[in-house]
Amino acid sequence: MDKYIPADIETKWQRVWEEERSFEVPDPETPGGADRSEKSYVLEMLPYPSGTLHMGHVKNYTMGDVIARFRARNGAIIFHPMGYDAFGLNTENVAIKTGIHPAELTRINTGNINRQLHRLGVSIDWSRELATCDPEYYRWTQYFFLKFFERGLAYKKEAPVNWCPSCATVLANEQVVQGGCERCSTPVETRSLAQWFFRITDYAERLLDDFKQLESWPERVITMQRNWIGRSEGAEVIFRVDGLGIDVPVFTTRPDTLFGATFFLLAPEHELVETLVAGTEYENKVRDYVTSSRLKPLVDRAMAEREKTGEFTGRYAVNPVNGEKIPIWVSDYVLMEYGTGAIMAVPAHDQRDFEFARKFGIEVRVVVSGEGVGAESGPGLEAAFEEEGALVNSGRFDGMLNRDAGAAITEWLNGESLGRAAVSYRLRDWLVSRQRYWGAPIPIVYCDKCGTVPVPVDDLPVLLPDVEDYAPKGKSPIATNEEFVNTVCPVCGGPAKRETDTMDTFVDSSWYFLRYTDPRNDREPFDRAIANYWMPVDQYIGGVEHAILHLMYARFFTKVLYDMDLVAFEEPFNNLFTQGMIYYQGAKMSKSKGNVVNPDDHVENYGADTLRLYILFMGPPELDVEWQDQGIEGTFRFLGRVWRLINEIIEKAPADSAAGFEGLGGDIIKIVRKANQTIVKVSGDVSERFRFNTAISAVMELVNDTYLVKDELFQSDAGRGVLRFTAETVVKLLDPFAPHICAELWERLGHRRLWQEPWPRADERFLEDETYELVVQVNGKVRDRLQVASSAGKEDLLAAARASGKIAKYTGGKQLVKEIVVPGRLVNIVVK
RNA sequence: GCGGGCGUGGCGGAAUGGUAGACGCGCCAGCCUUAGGAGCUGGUAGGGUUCUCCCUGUGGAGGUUCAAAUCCUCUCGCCCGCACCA
Repeated sequence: MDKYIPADIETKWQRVWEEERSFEVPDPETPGGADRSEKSYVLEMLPYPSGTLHMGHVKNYTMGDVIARFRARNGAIIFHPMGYDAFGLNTENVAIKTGIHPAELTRINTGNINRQLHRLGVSIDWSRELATCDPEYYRWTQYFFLKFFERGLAYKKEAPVNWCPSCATVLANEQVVQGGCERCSTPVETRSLAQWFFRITDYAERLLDDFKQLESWPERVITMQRNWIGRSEGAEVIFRVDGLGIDVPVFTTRPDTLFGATFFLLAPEHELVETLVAGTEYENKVRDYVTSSRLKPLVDRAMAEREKTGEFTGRYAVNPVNGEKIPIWVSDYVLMEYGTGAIMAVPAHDQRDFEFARKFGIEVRVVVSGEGVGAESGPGLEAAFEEEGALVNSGRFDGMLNRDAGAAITEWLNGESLGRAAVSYRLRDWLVSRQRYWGAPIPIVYCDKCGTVPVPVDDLPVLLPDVEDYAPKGKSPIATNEEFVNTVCPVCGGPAKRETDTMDTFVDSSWYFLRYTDPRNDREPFDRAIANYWMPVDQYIGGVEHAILHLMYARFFTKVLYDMDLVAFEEPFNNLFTQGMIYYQGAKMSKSKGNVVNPDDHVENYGADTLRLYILFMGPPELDVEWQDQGIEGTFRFLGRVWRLINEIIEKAPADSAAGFEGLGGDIIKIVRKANQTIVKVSGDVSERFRFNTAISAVMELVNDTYLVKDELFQSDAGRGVLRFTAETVVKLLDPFAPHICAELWERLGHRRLWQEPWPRADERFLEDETYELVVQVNGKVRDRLQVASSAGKEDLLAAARASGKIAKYTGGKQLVKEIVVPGRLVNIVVK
């Protein structure tokens, strides 16, 4: 028998799959009318080509591959494409460091990843491969930007953003790590800059509503998105500035506490601040305060524990419910981005307002009374009372329960045109412009005469120009390329300048799953009918770190495309599976910690099959697991065991051995049953629960059992027939996990293409054992175990239990209370 | 602070109301071998023991049930997300 040499087998079959284009899937001839019931779009999040694949990727792509191969063998038409999220800061930073052009780096890295995925034997339709940095791809990313612009969903506005003074560039929120720049750790500042945004807030309600369309998204991910969107119900209440006659709306979730408002706050960025103080004695102090808070990093301002600061404006606001005049202050704990940038402050019932009032000596007035807190408790209060209670100091609403009073007060305000019920979201519009090089240029032109003009669709793509120096300087590096910047206005033909910002890479990855369906289309981003045929994705798999950003942006994009009638569905991913991370030596693998386990090394040492099998065997795929160097040895040994077992069977049990297992007994039939039971177990574990670890251990059991009886079974023709059957079952069941060794063994078993073979079905006749071990308990404690016939009824089981001498020992002389019989499991005799 | 998750042998884990610890790692023993870091077989929660049983045991305490790792209440520890969002 030859030795198991993974390298030889794996290259052999990878070549076959490539030459025969085994996993390519053509579009249906008439996609509009095609039957979609058998199609299955299996998708793993596309990799960012920052170098080579790490273990997390291997887990991701192996899981996807197991699902794809399993479904394919169960009759599905599998759509399983791959691409690269190839634009991005990471590559650009490496480029700056190494002097290698980002395009060249990307070419090298995508090449590596392509090679690694081939070496892992992942069943991908390579004919649909794409890279988001390819002009043929980003042309359509730009196209969508224009479509968004057309619909008013892309707009430019001045906004406070995170600024890294050392890198001289803006950073996305997610690129700010603990108040510092992710690249150089320099504390970030806040700057106000004109930026492009996508109006995702318009879709907040639908993003929330459509969770109900999602079939099996992890609760955790939905909760995270729900929190991120942060929907709050409340009221908008209009306060009038005394003496100036200006109306200022505020948003509050506590209209029930309106009578307790004792001051009024504006965010430092609020446009009204200047109007209120201009020409007054408060002017300078307030301006200084505004300036200093603008300099504070956004992250710092968001610290809940910070001491409250503020400045009085000298003006008063009129509380619409009681006509009371309350002082208007400016404070940086009020955020311009949320609600209206102005709030009514109710110190008795809001901890933040309470701290502010105490610091500046402002009245604390109780309007909701409860345990230990009454109408007169305000001055002595030690903390805000945020519990439920009855209204006091609230005029005609006194005595009402506060949870009813909110609606009543809102209704009253509505009648007086002083307010209305309102909903507010924590979600902000999506900042998509970046002053960096390696991204898709925003297809906009600025003309002195015509203003902001979109590039005509026919002129796309706006190619990313080559520049000498793409180090960040505060402006996009392409701004220095005169040839690029200077252009003509598409409307008037006069001189104009191009937008030089590029798009956030999350834009690129918000629609790639659609492009896969029609990746070479050069007339439109994709054909509507073809996309509608393959989409939505039936199973999406990726890391939980994308729970909010990528997954929410992709959902948003899909909804916009639906509104444009470009697709017929509103959610892109019907089912989502988030995999756990792989730790090593108690920590996340990272280059800086030096605890990286390189997949290539393990493919080299043990082969791809062993690596795939081990990664899935480690534990439930959704949980974080710890990589164990010795663990992988175990799976390698197992595959060696399989190899030797099957080859021995091929040798000693010829293909023409007896078939049909009727009338067999003893160990022989036990193995037949075990094989059939394993078919059921593996099928269920893989299809219903993605429990690959238990599926693999079931196959291990079958292999172990077979080892124990094989020498006996080789002696008879019937036994040899059973071993053949067992060998084929093992190979078929193991195939999705370890496809190379199984393809090889299948061929050696005298067949051809295992991946085209139907998934095995269990034979009902050989599923149930003839006898089983019945547990007999007395008062819930196991006292005996009896072999009983599977066919035995409740009475038989009870009789057998009573007849046991061991049981009699515990029941003797006691009074029988109850007897519980669970056929197939146990008998429990309760005595007193 | 709010929200979510997790806690089972030396280790990864299995069991989702019915035999706790499947399967694998590690370890121990036997066989085979010139040798083995190969292969095959057996053992391996803790304690007791008359060697066949007995007791204890799923972070801790209580409860429901004939029966709880599993359901409920409280509590401790760890991890993740959000966090001045009015």
